[in-house]
Amino acid sequence: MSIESGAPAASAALRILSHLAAQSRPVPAATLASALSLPRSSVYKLLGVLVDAGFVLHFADIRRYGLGIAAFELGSGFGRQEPLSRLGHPVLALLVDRIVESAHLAVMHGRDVLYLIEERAPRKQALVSDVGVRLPAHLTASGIAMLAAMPAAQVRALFPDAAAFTRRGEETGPETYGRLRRILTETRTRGFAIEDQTITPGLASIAVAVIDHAGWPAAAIAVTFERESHDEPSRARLVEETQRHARELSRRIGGVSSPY
Amino acid sequence: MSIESGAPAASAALRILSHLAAQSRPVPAATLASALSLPRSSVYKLLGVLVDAGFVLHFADIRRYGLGIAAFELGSGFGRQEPLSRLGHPVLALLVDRIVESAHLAVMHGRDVLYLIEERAPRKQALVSDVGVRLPAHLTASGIAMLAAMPAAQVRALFPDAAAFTRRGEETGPETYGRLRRILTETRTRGFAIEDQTITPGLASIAVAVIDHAGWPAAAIAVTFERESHDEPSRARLVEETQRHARELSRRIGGVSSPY
DNA sequence: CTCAACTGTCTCGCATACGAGACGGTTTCG
DNA sequence: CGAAACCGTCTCGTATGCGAGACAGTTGAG
Repeated sequence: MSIESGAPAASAALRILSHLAAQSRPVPAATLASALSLPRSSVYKLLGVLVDAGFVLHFADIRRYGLGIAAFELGSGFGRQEPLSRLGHPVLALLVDRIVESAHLAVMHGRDVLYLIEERAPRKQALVSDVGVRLPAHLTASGIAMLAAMPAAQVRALFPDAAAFTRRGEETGPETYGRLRRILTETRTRGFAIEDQTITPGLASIAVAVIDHAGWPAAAIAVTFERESHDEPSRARLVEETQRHARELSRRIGGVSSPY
Repeated sequence: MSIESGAPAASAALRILSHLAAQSRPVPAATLASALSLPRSSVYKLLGVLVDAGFVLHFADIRRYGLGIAAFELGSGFGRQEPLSRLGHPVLALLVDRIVESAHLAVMHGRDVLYLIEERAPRKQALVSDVGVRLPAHLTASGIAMLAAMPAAQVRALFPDAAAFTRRGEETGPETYGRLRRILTETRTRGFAIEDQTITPGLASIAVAVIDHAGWPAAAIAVTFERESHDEPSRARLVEETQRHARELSRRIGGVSSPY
């Protein structure tokens, strides 16, 4: 049946959950069977188990199945345990040790980025990316790095119209979807995102997405530095180290290695 | 093995996930085996499947297991599919039809309530509880109803100190944990929460928690009315209808019936 | 330093779950 | 209106997964 030994029913149930999590609305049982290449009777049996456990709701009136409250509770539990922070701290500490510049870890939160970790290098100034701070994703290197690693449809969904391109004081950033798309294409080509003085004068940031097992940008690691303090070879080293540590964190969360 | 027929490995895997979701930090495998009365070798096998699927992370350095990114994605997927809104809309529509007063559905979001649905009765004034609005839970009937249905430890965790009791303009509400606890005890005794002119002068609300399969307050249904328009028997009917519809929504999300 | 406790892996006999396919009911489409 | 498609349930022969318990390595306590 499935590739790994033992508990194929458990594996199939988890595949059903993951598939449901990726849908925008409940789906028919037959869709699950065909999408996941599972026998129909097995799908019905597993859906029964998932419904009993509260992970799935059966919308009998529309003959579809969607996620239940227990799925929400998994998300809450994830937030409570803060695995990205737990795994991210040592990785960022090592990165900052090596490059002697400040770094932070952020995740997407709607159209914003949310900063989970800031690791400040000795004698470097405090950053706006303090823990708990949210900033519009399209104005930050971390946000651009994660947006660049998402499917185009997801980016479009996040930025459906001009109103989505919020301004923040005098900051410059993309104000149309076309400009954003160009920046994302450049980011993918380059292999990392750049933010140059958009947030704080004199400072620049580079960021790389951290990819999870499903190929999704679970987080981004960014390094911030005074732009006058680094020549081109020095910047290249910052990039290389940031990419390497993003891959390491990706590996630790059970992800795939390359964001772009 | 387990009570329901078929797929006991799937059921056990889901129990492991739910147990992990309820912990505040990663746990050792042996704890899962004893807490869930599962054979040790089965727990290790299932953890292997859960790790492969990204639902669980193995923190080998501390020999513990915690939730992984796929758990977070289930929470996101739940939010996207909005099952509480889908199931809640018809229940609130029916309630408003019967009592001819406005009603809304809210969930907890940290220390706030978040309004998901507002069903306004004909010719009744608009409420502050518009969809998407957040208000401090301790100042609202819906929030009080849900807090009353939580374990005391959870309430304490949400309100650790005086700073947690945010003020909102001239509104009156509990400003100490002792006062909050007394209000919650009264709410449990009474069977519903009352908010009388705290939010809007002349208006009162009653609310009842909607309980999920795990006994947790997944949401609350509240009814808002002009306090001068209802005598005591009329209010009793509002209470009874609100309780009945809260139980119905609880049933539809696969919950248990009684909040207090 | 030693021993007990714990962690994680592995084996294999046996009991149980899987899934092809039938069935009855419901919904949809021409 | 009738037929096709779909949904959800059920059976049962067969293949497979489960789990008790052994084992080796690691960690912690005295």
